[in-house]
Amino acid sequence: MSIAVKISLNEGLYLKEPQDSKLGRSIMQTSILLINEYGFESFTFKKLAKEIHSTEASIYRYFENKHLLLLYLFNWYWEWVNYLITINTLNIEDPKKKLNIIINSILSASEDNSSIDYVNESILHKIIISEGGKAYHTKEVDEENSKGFFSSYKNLTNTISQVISQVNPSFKYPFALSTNLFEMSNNQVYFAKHLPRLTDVSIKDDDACEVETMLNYFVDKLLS
Amino acid sequence: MSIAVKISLNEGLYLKEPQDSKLGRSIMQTSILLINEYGFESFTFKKLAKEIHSTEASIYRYFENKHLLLLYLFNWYWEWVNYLITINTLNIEDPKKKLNIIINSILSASEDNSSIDYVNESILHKIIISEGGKAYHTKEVDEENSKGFFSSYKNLTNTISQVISQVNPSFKYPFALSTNLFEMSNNQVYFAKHLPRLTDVSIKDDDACEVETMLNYFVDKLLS
DNA sequence: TTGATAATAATAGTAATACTATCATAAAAA
DNA sequence: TTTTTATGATAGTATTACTATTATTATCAA
Repeated sequence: MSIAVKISLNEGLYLKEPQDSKLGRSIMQTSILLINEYGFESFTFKKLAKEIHSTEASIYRYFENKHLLLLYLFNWYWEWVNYLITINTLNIEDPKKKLNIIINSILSASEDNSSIDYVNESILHKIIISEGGKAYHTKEVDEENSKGFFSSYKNLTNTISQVISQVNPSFKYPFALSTNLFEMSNNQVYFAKHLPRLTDVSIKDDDACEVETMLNYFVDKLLS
Repeated sequence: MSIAVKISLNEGLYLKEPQDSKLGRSIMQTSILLINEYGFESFTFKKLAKEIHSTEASIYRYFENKHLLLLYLFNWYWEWVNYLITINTLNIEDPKKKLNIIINSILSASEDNSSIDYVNESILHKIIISEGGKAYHTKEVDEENSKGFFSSYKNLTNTISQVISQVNPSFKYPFALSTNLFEMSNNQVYFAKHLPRLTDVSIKDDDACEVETMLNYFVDKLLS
């Protein structure tokens, strides 16, 4: 017996639900590996097709283009982190404690202990970090936003901002702090790895504990 | 009589100094307009060549590819903000006051009162905001970093972090706060414009005063 | 078991992109 | 005036981002 977790995403993101077929899951699984390997710009449906022994045309039946595939993966990640936060903060009363757990979840969404075998959460997290804001830094952002393509990010932000408001109900910027926690976390990890002069923290063996300490310090100060 | 300001950038960024020729300045000026108009992904050297009544080949004599052109513009912007900060904080003693000025300079680098007529700083600032971290979120970041292609960003970060340390010498994260101020500033302006549910601030008529108030509040709290 | 339907593969083709190469010409510097 | 340098004009290539067509399987219902 097992309990299956399936993450449902906005239907406009795909032409055909990839999670419901072998080929679709294979597209998800392998695109994560290839985007991580080549970087998003050099990743192509042709390379992906070759790797999974399928064809470009078949992949295009699932995703309109590679940007929407990336957006799908980002949404999947945002939902996943939201889910992680939810289960990790179950039965925790103290909102400060909750916020610590949230920060930890954001940083170590890497640990892939999940039952979803076609998504390597650890590598997906690396993509989120290294591809930065490419999900929404496009000319089509307003159009895509109106279709609800960022609702998972908004949900995640919402979850975090609620806890922030529990910690300090008079704090004026719960949403800005939520998004900043998330973006800053990814950014500082990226800087520590690639542009260390831009930060004060360092990362050894993929362990982001210094970033975690820093983020906890920031929220403590800001919400006191 | 006039005092000319010329911003010198890392020589590896270009094949031929664009600021030294009419065509080069025209490439800078018009690429800023076109990247803003089309977005970086849809911007091409072909479109640029057509617009300036030149040829692709001629543009390639100045920049190896469009990514390096973007990186050149980012570096130009980083230097420009650093310069703005320097002149705006001249003769200011109080480090807290200095930090307020820095935040204002980061946000309103838009005001193009400069003597450099081939760069529309206001539109360049829009590009920095809307193209997010595309300057450094690439597969080549380490290689480019080793060539010094991000030194202007490091200088800017350095300038800001020194003032942060003046405000509070025991603050542990002056660099992280510097980069975060800069990135958060751009990000929150972008969110306010395109994904307003992700922030608490709003922008009316390109006036980012709410973002400014927020950033000042953040640094005050963090450095107290 | 058949026959219909849907999913995928195989193959080909197109317009645009991101370049590179060559040669001619104009402008500037020696 | 010669020589160098900058730019323009033109052409060409490999790759990308698709679309279209037809063939082949796999699935599922009668």
